[in-house]
Amino acid sequence: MSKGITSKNEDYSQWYNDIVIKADLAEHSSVKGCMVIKPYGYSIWEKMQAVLDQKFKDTGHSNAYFPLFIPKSFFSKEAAHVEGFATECAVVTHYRLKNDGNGNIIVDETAKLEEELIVRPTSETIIWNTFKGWVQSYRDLPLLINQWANVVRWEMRTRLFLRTTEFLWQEGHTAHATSQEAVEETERMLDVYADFAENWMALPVVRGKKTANERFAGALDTYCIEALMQDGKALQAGTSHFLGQNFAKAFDVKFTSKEGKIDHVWASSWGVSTRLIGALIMAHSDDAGLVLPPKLAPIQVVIVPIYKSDAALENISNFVDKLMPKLKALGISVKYDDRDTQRPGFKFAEYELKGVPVRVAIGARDMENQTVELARRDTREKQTVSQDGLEIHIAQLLNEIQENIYNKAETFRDEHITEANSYEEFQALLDGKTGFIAAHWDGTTETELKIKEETKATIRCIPLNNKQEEGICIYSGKPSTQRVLFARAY
RNA sequence: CGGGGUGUAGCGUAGCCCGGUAUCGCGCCACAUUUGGGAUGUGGAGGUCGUAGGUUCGAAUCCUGCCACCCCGACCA
Repeated sequence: MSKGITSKNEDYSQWYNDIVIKADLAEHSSVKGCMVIKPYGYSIWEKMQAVLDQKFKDTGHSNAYFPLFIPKSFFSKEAAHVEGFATECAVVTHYRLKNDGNGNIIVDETAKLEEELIVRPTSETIIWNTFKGWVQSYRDLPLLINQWANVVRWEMRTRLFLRTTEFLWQEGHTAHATSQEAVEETERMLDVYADFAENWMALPVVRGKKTANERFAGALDTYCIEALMQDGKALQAGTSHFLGQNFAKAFDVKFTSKEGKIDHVWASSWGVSTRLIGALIMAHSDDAGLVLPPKLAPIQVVIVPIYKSDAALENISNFVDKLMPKLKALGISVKYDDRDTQRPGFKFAEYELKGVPVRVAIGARDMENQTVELARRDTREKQTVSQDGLEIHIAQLLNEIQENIYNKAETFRDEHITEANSYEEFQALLDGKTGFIAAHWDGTTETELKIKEETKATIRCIPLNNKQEEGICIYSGKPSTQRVLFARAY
C-alpha cells in the first residue's frame, strides 16, 4: 500500500526513520548528528511554538534572548550542573581562521580565546549571571522569563528529532521570593506542558517526579511528563525543575524582602524541545505514514479535484472557491491541490503520508449529486456527504479526529501500565508486553542503577498523587511505600 | 570512544573478488494519451565513481592515507 515505508511491526525504528524522511519532516544534514528540519516539519514546530508561547504569556512570562556562548567559568560555578553537562559540551577556543599558504583554511593558533566559550547546552548559567543585575528587591519578583533557542549537546548517538547534536527548544527561567512560589511555578508549568501534550498533541502523559538519579543537574526536584510510544517505550516529553537556591547562590542573586531581609531568590526552569515532534510521530502514526492531530496539523484539510476536462475542473474550482473561505472563517487551514501534474491517487497517498487529517475529494459525480467524498486520516474511513453545510461537518470531523487520536493513545497507554510484584515478573514484562511497569522500589539509587544495568529499564517517574501502599522492593526485598513507573525509554 | 557498515546521476543501486571511463529502477525534462487510490507510451537530459596519493599503457575496480555519514554499544532530553 504505502510505497517505501517499512512496516511498524517489522522494524519500528526503521518505520520511524522512514516517516520522518518520506513525510518530508527532516533530513540528515552534512553535519554529523545535526538535522535539517524541512518546511513541513518546521511548520509543525511553529504550530507548537504558537500554542506554547501563548500559554507562557497567559501565565505571565515574557520572552527574551540570551547568548549562544557561555564563558567556561560560568559553568564551573554550580558544581552539580557542570558535572552533569561536562561530557557533552562543544567548546569554542579560537576566533579566527587563516590561509596556511597552500590554499588550506586553518585555525589561526594566534587567535586563541583568553577564556573558552561553551556553546550552550542549556542556559541556566548565563541567565543567572544576568539575573543578578535584574533583581534587587522583592518588587522585582517574580521574574518570569522564557527564551526560544537552539542548544547543543554533543551526543554520541543521534536520531532525527529524538536526539540530535543541535536542537530547538524553549527554556523558561524564573526567580521567586519564596521556595513555595518557585515550587508552584514548577508545578504550574508542568501542568501547562501536560495540557499541551494532551489537548493539542493528543498525547496522554503521566505527570511525575524524577528520582534523584534522573534529576536535572543542579535541580532539587525535577518534574516530568512521560508519554508512551507505540513500541512500548517511554519518552520524556517535557521537564520542569525546582532549582531551589542553587543558581541564586552560585551567581549571587539576592533580593531585599518587604521586611528588609536579604536572601537568595528561588528558581525554576522548564523546557520542551523539537523532540515533541518525535513523540508526535511515534504516538499516532501508522504504516501509511504520519498521523497528525488536527490541532497541530499544518494543513488540516486538503481538497483534491478529480476531473477529466478543463471545464470539469473549472466547475469544481468554482465550488471550492466558495468552500475555502467558509472553512477559513472557522479557523480551519485548508489546501486546494489542483496541480495537474499529479493524479488523484498520487495525491491521496501523499497527503496520507503527510498526515493531513481530512481529505475532501470532489469529482464530476459529486458535482452532479452535490456531494463530496470525505476521508479521515486517523481511521482511513471514507464517507460521501452533502455539499450543504460541509464546513460545519468538516469542523466537527476535525474535533472528532482529535478526540479519537487521543482516546486511542490513552487506551494504549492505560493498557500498558502493568503492575509487577517480583523481579521475574518485571523482566518478563519488559521483554514481552513492554510499556510502563508499576513496581515497588526501595528508594535507593543503588537499586535503581542495578535494575538499569541488568534490564535497561529506568524509573521514568514517581507519579504525582501516587497511591501509597505497603510493599517490598522487587529487587532488594526491602520495604517500600509506593510503586514507581519503570520502562525502557528513548 | 569501541564494534559494524556505506560512500557510483537528485534518490536508491549493479559493477569491485578477476583493471579496459559505468548497470538498472525511481525521479527529472518534452510530447501524446490519461485523471474516483501512488498512470502509460515514445523520446531526452543528467556522472571529475567521497577525497588525496601510489601501482599500471590504462583504476569505480588493486594498494596506502584521509574525510564524511549511517547502524549497534557506553552517555543523554
